[in-house]
Amino acid sequence: MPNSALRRLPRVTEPAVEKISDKVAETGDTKSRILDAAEELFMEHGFEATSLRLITTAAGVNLAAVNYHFGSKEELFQAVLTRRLDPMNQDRLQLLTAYEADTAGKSGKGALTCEQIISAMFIPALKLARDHEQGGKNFLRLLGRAYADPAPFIREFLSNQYAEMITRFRAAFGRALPHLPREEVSWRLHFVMGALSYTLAGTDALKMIAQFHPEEVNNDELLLKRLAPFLAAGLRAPLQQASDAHQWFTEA
Amino acid sequence: MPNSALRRLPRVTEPAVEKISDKVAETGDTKSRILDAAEELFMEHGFEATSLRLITTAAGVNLAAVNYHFGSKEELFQAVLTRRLDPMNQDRLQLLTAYEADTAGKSGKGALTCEQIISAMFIPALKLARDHEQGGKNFLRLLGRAYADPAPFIREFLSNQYAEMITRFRAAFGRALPHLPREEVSWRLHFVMGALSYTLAGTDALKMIAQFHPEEVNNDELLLKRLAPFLAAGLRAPLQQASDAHQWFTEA
DNA sequence: GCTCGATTCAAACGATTGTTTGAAAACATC
DNA sequence: GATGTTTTCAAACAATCGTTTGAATCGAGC
Repeated sequence: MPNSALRRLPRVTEPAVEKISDKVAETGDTKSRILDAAEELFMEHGFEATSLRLITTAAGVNLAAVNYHFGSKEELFQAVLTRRLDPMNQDRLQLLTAYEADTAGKSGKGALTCEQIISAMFIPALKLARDHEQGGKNFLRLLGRAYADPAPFIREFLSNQYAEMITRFRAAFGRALPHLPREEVSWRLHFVMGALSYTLAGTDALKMIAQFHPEEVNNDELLLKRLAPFLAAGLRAPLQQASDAHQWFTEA
Repeated sequence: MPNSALRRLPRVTEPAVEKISDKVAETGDTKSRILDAAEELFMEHGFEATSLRLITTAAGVNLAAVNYHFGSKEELFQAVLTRRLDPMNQDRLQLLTAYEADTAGKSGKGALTCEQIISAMFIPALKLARDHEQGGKNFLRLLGRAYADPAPFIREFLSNQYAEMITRFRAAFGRALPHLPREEVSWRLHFVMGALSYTLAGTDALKMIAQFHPEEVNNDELLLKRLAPFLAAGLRAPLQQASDAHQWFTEA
């Protein structure tokens, strides 16, 4: 295990012609190279189907480096997630706080609009989607898939990572939609998070069929700008009364 | 390979006290026992993390039976999906056709409402959710997770399975929302499918936090009845004009 | 120059994976 | 009851997995 603090840079005396793998040469220290390669490969093949040998070869480091720096494959996966997820959720909370302070100062009784709350959720994700330099776009897909992964250690990890954010945003939506029961708000927040992560997961089977313009398929920015109004309208949908329930699924 | 047609029943002369595995004894012929066990275990652990030995032990059959009856692990997975997915999508198309014939006969110019089209998508899923006898509820979760699986053979399979259904429903939504550009309709249909499969996937990390009543967490019927109005409102959301785009994500 | 902790490396570990094999058993047909 | 096909079975296959080991190499501090 590394006591952190100091870490050696990769060997400088590399043979000039050497090509470590087919992938583009990674840069930075060993830990970052592993994280970068793992982020891309986990996104591409999933957790179980990605071997440590594939990751270390792509990163140009020794196989044992993963266990040395991260402890295990599972801990590596968590490190890949937490590197970007933690700052993103911090941004979300910070943005929500800024909005609340802003409207509270102006109109006294501050209740944000659904659009504002959704913006606080989406803008930090957009920042990653626009991050062409780093693997931000890769990460959004990886995150979307991690939600659906059945592995207990992944679900537990995400649950902890999102606990604070969910609580804060549920309260905000509750104030924005005071006519809705608290439980209905929880469900609709759940739908919002679901649609967001699913669409960000990206290369699903359905996109192939759905007749999109080619330049839009992998443009997360346009995607989020289409998704946001859709979800805002869903959040504001009138509450389904028990007496109206027969309107739905009458034949089921 | 089996020439199908006739298949032998499992051995009748079992020792009375024998307990093949910890799981409840499966019933039916070998092929069905494998499908049932695989459906539950794939749902629980995912495709990669589920070994054939785990499946065959739970089903009480020999390890080689999978390769004999299905050819490979991948083909087994496809068989598990197609067993319920094919009838469900057939039901959806049939229901949509029935609705269209009904309204065309009454009002001449027949354009279904969003609620009717969503019902045609949801009712067949509800039928599986209510199928307490068989593994219908398991299957919905398995299906939701299969959408997010990066394995190429899964994505290709689902793409083929859904091609006809997507085409038909996109046309229906297009007639129900004539003011929307065709591409916007495609995206919103994509959002609907995403929210549906994500919420059906079930045991995601977020449910743990979201403060649901315990009796509702695993009730797919209540879930769908809450999701349907949410999505119907989203589908009918006014089109986001380019001049209004600044309203969203101004700070991003 | 030497020591000491941090890091890298090649090699091997034991376990598990999906698949194949060939013989034994159960079946259907005559 | 013999024949031929279908199905089951125990055993082994080669490959790959995550992890561990112990020595080699590096950089910094005295």
